[in-house]
Amino acid sequence: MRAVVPGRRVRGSQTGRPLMAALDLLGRRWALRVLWELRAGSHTFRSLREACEDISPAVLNTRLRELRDAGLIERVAEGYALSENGRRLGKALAPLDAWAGRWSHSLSPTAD
Amino acid sequence: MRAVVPGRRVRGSQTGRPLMAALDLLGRRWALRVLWELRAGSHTFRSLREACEDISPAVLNTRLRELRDAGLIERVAEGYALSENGRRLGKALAPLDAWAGRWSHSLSPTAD
DNA sequence: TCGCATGCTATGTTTTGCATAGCAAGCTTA
DNA sequence: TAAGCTTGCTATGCAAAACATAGCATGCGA
Repeated sequence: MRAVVPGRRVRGSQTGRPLMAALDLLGRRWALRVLWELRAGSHTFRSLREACEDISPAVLNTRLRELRDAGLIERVAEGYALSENGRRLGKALAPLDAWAGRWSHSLSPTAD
Repeated sequence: MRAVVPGRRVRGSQTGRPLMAALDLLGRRWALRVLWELRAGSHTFRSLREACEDISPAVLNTRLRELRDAGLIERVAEGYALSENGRRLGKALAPLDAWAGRWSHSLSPTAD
């Protein structure tokens, strides 16, 4: 497992540019979702699995290590929680949530 | 290839919630990157490949179809370009770019 | 009609993710 | 002290996604 941090060469990028590192990390399956689920508060490994539609534990564990290596989440007494950087990322993703709602509406106004 | 639109059940979600549909679509490899590269203007299939570090044409083609089905990009005379929805998504992702820069700085201030 | 760019498709391999089972450690209750 | 929980996680075998590379058909200008 390659750690993903800006400044290090990442999958899909020879440049190491921060955004590309972020897109690499967040583009991995379940990564965005895990962060999203932690926005509201900490989760244990198992409650996180449930929140993520019973994601395979192997994948969850891999993502958790990657996100920890990237400094976005951290272990706490109750399991896992967003770090300061992770919370900032959560806020940076808020417009995405807003966009998704409008996107949904523009495609099928009855779908919500 | 399953089309990803909100209101339809998607990978990793039994709910069809718009955000989950978005995370599904955008969480697929290269999807965010392709959108990002189109932010600055249209690309031909081949120039898009180059911009994306020579992504495999099969994957690029798959992503292009998915993004077209989702109404985020469209064919134009010069190849591919963001649709109105796609441009809005581009704007919604801007905070992510800003965050990536700060993230990078917080991890390794010399890395930029 | 030659060369070149375009948008792809095909094929075989590697990587990633999945489903399921289960284990070791630390409770807590009896 | 031992049975029964929850916790975090590993193991294994299989399926799907992505990869690298080659190449094809079309349209264009020279």
